Amino acid sequence: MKENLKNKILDAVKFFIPDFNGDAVSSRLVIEKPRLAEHGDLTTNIAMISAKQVRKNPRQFAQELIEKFELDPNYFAKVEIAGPGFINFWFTNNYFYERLGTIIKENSNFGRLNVGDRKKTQIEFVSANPTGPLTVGHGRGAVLGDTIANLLEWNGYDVTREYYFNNAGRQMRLLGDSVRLRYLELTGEDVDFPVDFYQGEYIKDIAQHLVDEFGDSLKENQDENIFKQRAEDEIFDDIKKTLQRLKIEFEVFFNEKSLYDDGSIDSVVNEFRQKDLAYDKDGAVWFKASQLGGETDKVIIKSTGEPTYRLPDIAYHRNKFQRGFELIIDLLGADHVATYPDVVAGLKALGYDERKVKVLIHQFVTIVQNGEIVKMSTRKANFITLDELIDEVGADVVRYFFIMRSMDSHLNFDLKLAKTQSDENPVYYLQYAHARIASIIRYAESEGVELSQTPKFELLTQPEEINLIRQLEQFPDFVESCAANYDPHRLAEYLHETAGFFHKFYHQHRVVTDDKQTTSARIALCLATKIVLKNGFDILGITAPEKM
RNA sequence: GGGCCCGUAGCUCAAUCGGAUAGAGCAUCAGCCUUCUAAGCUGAGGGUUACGUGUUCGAUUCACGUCGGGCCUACCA
Repeated sequence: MKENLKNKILDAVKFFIPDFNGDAVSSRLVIEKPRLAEHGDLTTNIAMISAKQVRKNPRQFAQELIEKFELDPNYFAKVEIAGPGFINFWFTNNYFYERLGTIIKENSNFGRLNVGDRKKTQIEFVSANPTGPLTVGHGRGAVLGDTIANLLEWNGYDVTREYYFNNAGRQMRLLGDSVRLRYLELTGEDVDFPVDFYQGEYIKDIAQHLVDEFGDSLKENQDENIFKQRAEDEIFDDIKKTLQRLKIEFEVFFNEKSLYDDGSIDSVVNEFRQKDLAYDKDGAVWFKASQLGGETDKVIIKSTGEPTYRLPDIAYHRNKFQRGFELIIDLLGADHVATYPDVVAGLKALGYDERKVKVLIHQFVTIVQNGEIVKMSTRKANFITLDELIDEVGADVVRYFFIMRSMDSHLNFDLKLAKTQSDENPVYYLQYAHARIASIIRYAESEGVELSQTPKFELLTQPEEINLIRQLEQFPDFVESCAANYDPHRLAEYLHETAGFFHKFYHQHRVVTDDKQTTSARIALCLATKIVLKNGFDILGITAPEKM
């Protein structure tokens, strides 16, 4: 409908400005739902942005434009000029009734779109190394990433969720050593546990498992790998379990090590050398980032012979391109902001279209406990694990909490509030609307209400009814724009509003009455609301309870 | 020093990539259940959108500056 209207508007404008380029002003041309209902169902600023070109005042030009519009009276009830020159449009009820029918007909597919055109898309998120349980901070990335993936799937993208990890390197060695020391401790040795080792209780648990299985027979074992491997296995297992509790599943776990094994790392360095983008200095290999817009050149291989993180990151991203992904999304925490410019520069240097890489940065989660900010570190083990959080408030609340805010904003997570007031969490407001509808439908069935195949929608004329339909009808618009902007929080907000419109309708009007026709129409409206809520919950990854 | 993000009601956050009267939740106060779920609804109070300048029909939004907070700024990942 919006597209249709846009074309009609552009046609009208072209009558006055023949060379008017819709694309050139598309950034300024807005057709949208006004904030206030009294300003209609759709509004456009076309008269204001183009008035200068025709040397007319906006209101007058708006009037002339309106006279050129050829609007279908079946769908448009009224057009009005308002304020400085807005043109406001009102839909007919008939339009809303048609949309209501569409919602019910499309059911669980209502809101699914094809704008992605099956484009091969990869989204990488979480990507925490297996050195400890996932923290609340990881949780934000996990939930955002999965929800964005869901949104893209609803838009018709072919999405692969991927988790990148590194099980080599210093941190992992430290992890293995930490387990070994705890193991020795448990087998009766006198151990001085260094402060910079992993302090968490989970290290002791892993050590205990080794004691249970092997007794003290590993004491003399010189193969330190046993401890590291065991730690990695157990921790990864836990991470996957935690993610599963949030209904997050990755299609691919990508091990950084494979990039060394298959020669990808070397080949990147060689290509850089060939293109004269790498050079040796002080025993290290440097990447000429400064030549590609970076601030300074960066080390890619240390003088010890070990690559820095940049090199495998570049190789990994090249691998993504080689696998044929056309849209590559990286969701990173704010602590990684500095890393991606080098990666992007590297890819560009290798001849890839860096515009296909979309880097999303989410800000940190600050944990507030007893009014104080808790500094978190995996090694110091003073973090709140994601698992503990799920234990406290449940998976639905965790998911909703992490998507209800823009990823640009720093998230303050007040633990006390989350625990003691979880019953007042906004997610219940949404779910309650769904459960309430389910209950009404159960009641209707128990009363023997027969649902008409062709409800008389035209009986829905009350403001609360029309407002609700108007809201429901826009669901696909939100699915599309939230995906286009990688911005799931607005969908959460939309659903919150939708629940509100339903609650208002419910309080004003009885659904099941003696009037069979009206009952049938209102049940249909309830069903449509339930469909939109359910589809929205699916995208957000929260459950749609039939009872609460 | 430089880069990124943020600053909006007592608190936590919105405001559909420049729109019309800046909105929700929590907290406070006052109302609404013998009828389909009161985890709900209705109403009240609460704001110089950190501050200043600029851009224009129009600024919470954009540009520049100041102040304040977070993160980054490794031959750590």
